[in-house]
Amino acid sequence: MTVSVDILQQLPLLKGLPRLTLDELSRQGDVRAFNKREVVFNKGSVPTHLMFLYDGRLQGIDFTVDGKEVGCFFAEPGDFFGELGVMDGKAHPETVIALVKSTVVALPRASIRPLLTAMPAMAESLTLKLADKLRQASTQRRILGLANPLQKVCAQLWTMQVHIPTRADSAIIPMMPTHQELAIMINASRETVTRVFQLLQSKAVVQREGNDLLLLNLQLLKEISEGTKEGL
Amino acid sequence: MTVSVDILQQLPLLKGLPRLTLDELSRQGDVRAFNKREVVFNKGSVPTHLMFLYDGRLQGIDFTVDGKEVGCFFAEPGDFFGELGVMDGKAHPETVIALVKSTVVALPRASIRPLLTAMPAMAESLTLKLADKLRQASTQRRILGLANPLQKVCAQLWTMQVHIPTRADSAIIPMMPTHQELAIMINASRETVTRVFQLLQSKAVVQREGNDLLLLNLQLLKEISEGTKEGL
DNA sequence: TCAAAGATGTGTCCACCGTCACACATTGTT
DNA sequence: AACAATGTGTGACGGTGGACACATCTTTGA
Repeated sequence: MTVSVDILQQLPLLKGLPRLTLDELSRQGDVRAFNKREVVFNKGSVPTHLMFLYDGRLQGIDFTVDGKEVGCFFAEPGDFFGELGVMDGKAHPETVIALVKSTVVALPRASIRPLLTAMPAMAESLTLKLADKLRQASTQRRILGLANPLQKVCAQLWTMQVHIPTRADSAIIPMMPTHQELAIMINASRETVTRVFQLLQSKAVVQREGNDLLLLNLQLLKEISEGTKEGL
Repeated sequence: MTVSVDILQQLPLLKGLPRLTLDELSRQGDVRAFNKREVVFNKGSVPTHLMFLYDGRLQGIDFTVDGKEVGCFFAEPGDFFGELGVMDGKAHPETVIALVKSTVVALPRASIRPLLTAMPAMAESLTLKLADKLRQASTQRRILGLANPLQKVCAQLWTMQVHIPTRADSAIIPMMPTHQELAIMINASRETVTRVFQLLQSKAVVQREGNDLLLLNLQLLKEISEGTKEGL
């Protein structure tokens, strides 16, 4: 039932907070460890803490009323999450699970909530984060509106790419999600995603490399996602 | 090139601002009139002002790369919009058009942006608004994941209902969008939506009433959207 | 080291929804 | 009143992707 101030100082959101405040938060917060696949919090639960991912990797998942999974985001170390509920006091809109063994810092809502709007720097970070999430949601919505799964997959891969300095026309997607997870994101079936990947690999657009996916032909990938290049 | 302070004071976001600040904003802001179907700002344009809808009704529209419309939100009098671009300085993610003759108040980004995080009350309003939009996006994402158009339509109607005090089991959707618009929201074709409506009307679940739509059987509506009641 | 669990590959089938085409209804405009 | 413009209703048809069923291939854990 305590977080070291050292750890708190590493969290981008808390940068610039006075030492006294950090000490206070340090006393009230706690560190929690989660094993792979363990649930951090459930959709619908009432938020009591603002959470920060210190180490590991998390995924947000939503469910339709009939139990089908839809839509998900990923959290990387340094990210905070659960901020929606902390802000408006309503239930969490999604379930968050640990993809790998992870460490999470939790600060009680009562302590952190007032700071989020009172401290301009934090308000700044928070709104930028929310704005970013909204843009992502907008992008995702656009992908879901695409006509065929080939386009959807390519558009999705496009959003997940990480640029590689060495080569201009290629990129990488680290920690590539499974076909099933990808299928959930773009609202398609797992088999369809597998078939699309077979096609993309045969055309040397993508290539698997352990846990990563290499995007060998960004140009083509983009063209496909935009509906140009209709012939495969 | 001026807004009356009276008008500014009616905007919820600006409640509580000191008179001097309002005077300042009053001088820098302007009022703009838009005719039905006129574009307020285009997707991709660089945001220069935070906008407030004073009178009328607006709609936000997004487009896929191949020109198909997707996803939209509505703005009612008092709402502000264009806040995403104002916050992060990036291009507007969607086009906003006037559904009817509308009046908009515009305050220059340079003037309002610093206040948004510096004034706790405004930061509060802003983050709550963003949080609300994120929840809506989440709901919409869930609807898009539903299996068949019947469920999608019912789920969408469910989110748009306005409760009527007189009767418990019914509700109303004022200013009901056209089939085409509804189809865009749930990513279906206009004809499919029309067919679904035929079905819902024949089962006395909904009923048209001028520009409004009456939801006669909320219970059934919800059951259908949840995938219970598979047999029609 | 060897199961067991999980992820991926592939074929077959067919319900469903998008597309097209056109009729009809409802507005608003001159 | 006549007309466009816009919205709604309905049939026919064909492609496509989801569902199911299995066969690998890979990773995990005891």
